[in-house]
Amino acid sequence: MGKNLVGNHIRKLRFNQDEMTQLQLADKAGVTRQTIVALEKGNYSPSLELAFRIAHVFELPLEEVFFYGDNPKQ
Amino acid sequence: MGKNLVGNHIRKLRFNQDEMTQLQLADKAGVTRQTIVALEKGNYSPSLELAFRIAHVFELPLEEVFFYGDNPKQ
DNA sequence: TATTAATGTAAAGTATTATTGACATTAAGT
DNA sequence: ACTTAATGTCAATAATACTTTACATTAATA
Repeated sequence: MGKNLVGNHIRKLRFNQDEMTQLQLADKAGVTRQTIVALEKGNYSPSLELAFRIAHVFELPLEEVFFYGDNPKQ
Repeated sequence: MGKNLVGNHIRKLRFNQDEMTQLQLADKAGVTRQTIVALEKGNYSPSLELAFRIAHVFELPLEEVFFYGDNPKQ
């Protein structure tokens, strides 16, 4: 569906929260490290299901991890 | 990624809010009617991007339209 | 009863997301 | 210098989301 309009704070959260590595996050979210890399780079937006799982790893509401457009919640 | 673990309140919201038809919602969200049908039926979960767009049509936070697992927010 | 709008269903094709495997780079520690 | 952990990247494939087209059913209304 065209270019990616969804942004995220994954990288920031990995460091802020727990010093979690890409691999640790990938494991907890049930995906491969490559998927985390691609998401951090903004290559594409995840499925809704994966977005929920990642938000759950960070124990945050989905919309504090992912945002639509170029207006992160803050 | 296996079976669909994401649920939604799309059908309910279409009626509660505006008596919006599947086609109207589809147009506003920028997808085809078949996509709305499939989502209402729970055939699959949308991309995160589409989830944001649908939530935006209803003027609701994403997590009031979509939920993970079988625990809708209420 | 003919028409129209809304909905359901199905199959084939395209686009996007995610995996797998492999190799390169950087920084830290021994 | 060597090793190891973390990250970046690339290409091929698999899996899933979405489109397109087409036809069926139901309910409302002229």
